[in-house]
Amino acid sequence: MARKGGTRERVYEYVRKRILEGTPPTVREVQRELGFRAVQSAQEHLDALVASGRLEKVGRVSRGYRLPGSNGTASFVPLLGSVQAGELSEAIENLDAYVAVDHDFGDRRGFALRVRGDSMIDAGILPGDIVIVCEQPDAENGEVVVALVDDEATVKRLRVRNGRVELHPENRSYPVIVPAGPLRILGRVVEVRRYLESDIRPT
Amino acid sequence: MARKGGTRERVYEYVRKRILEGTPPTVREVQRELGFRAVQSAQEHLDALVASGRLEKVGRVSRGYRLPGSNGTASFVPLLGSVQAGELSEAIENLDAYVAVDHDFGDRRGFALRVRGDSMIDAGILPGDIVIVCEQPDAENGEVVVALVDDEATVKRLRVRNGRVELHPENRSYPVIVPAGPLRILGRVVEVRRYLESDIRPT
DNA sequence: GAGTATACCCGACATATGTCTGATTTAATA
DNA sequence: TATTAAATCAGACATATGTCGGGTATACTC
Repeated sequence: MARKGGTRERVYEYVRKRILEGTPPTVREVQRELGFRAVQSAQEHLDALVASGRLEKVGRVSRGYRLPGSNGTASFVPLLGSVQAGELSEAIENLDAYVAVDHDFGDRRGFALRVRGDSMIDAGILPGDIVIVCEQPDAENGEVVVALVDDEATVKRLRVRNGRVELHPENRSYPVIVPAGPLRILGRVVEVRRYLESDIRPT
Repeated sequence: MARKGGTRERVYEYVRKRILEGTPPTVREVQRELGFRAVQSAQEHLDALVASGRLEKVGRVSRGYRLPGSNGTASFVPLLGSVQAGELSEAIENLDAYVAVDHDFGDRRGFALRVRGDSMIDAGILPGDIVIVCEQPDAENGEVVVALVDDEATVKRLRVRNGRVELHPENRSYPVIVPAGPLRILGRVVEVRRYLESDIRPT
């Protein structure tokens, strides 16, 4: 294999590795890692990486280097085992299970929900799967949503037919749900996850 | 003892929030956030939280507070669009798409792979899904693996029958693969993901 | 009341850390 | 050769930061 790139590249690799590990390095840690005898050498490489857009930094604070873009800035959303009626914010309180997501929800909040039942199995959503949900009060036709049906959160595909909102399961064994009154939508499913090993599954 | 809404709890909430955002706070940042007039007040709360096991800290370094356990320490694994023959490590080089995972792979490395084809559709793995893989050279009977078949990476369920290794698709339209020679296993699938929106999908 | 524990405060020290000014080396170029 | 730009080094400064010793007030226990 060809020899690894120059010093600039090694600085970038090290900083990225540290950021990914959760602790961005200080300037002097970069200096020591790369074997520089002057702080300034590390500083200039970092400045150059920031100038070229490969790194970002926040003000004059320690360990202030980040990876640009939405990537690299992982956030966590609370995992709800099940959502009964009532306020969603109450269900989110006092949770200590979180799952990492690598995109943000803009102004809205996000949460995760464990799927019960096999009503969406034809859409590749199996019992026990975890859906990442963007909290919002309405949704478009065809989107997979989390809605409150009989005081319990359920995952279904939303269809608008003849001006009426319907919740379609993706399993021929289940009937289409036509809400009598107004439908309470908790959010829109943006991601589906399945953990195949018990020891890495969130509690 | 610790009453709900107490100062101790507010300190914990703030520190956790900051850690999840990627930048653990300094002692003085905690002080300012909570309105303490003395650094020591924040320090003592932090010490207490560490003593009770709700926080962890690394040495005398700045921003050294962590959330205990594997949870909270998100890492990133490289996303491979496809894996052809040859060394996996080469395919991992020069990737700038990463996905966040909230568990670690121990001594092993992890990577992500975009699934092609619908051969695992009955296992709820659809075309375009992303599998998180723990890199390892072998696997147990019944595990979903990534293996090299005809110089291309493929996702199948591994079965051992009569002492012979077989790769089983989960789709009746596809035949069982019985490797002629030794089977090259790239890793074991530990997680399946599906992004339902194009704008949050990793490149 | 004496003792004790908790929570908060004050002031301080040694080191860590971001940043700056200027010099030296190195390599490519006119 | 002289010039120029990049990379590295040297030394320093102001502030940030972890840590420490000791103080005050309140509540509770004996």
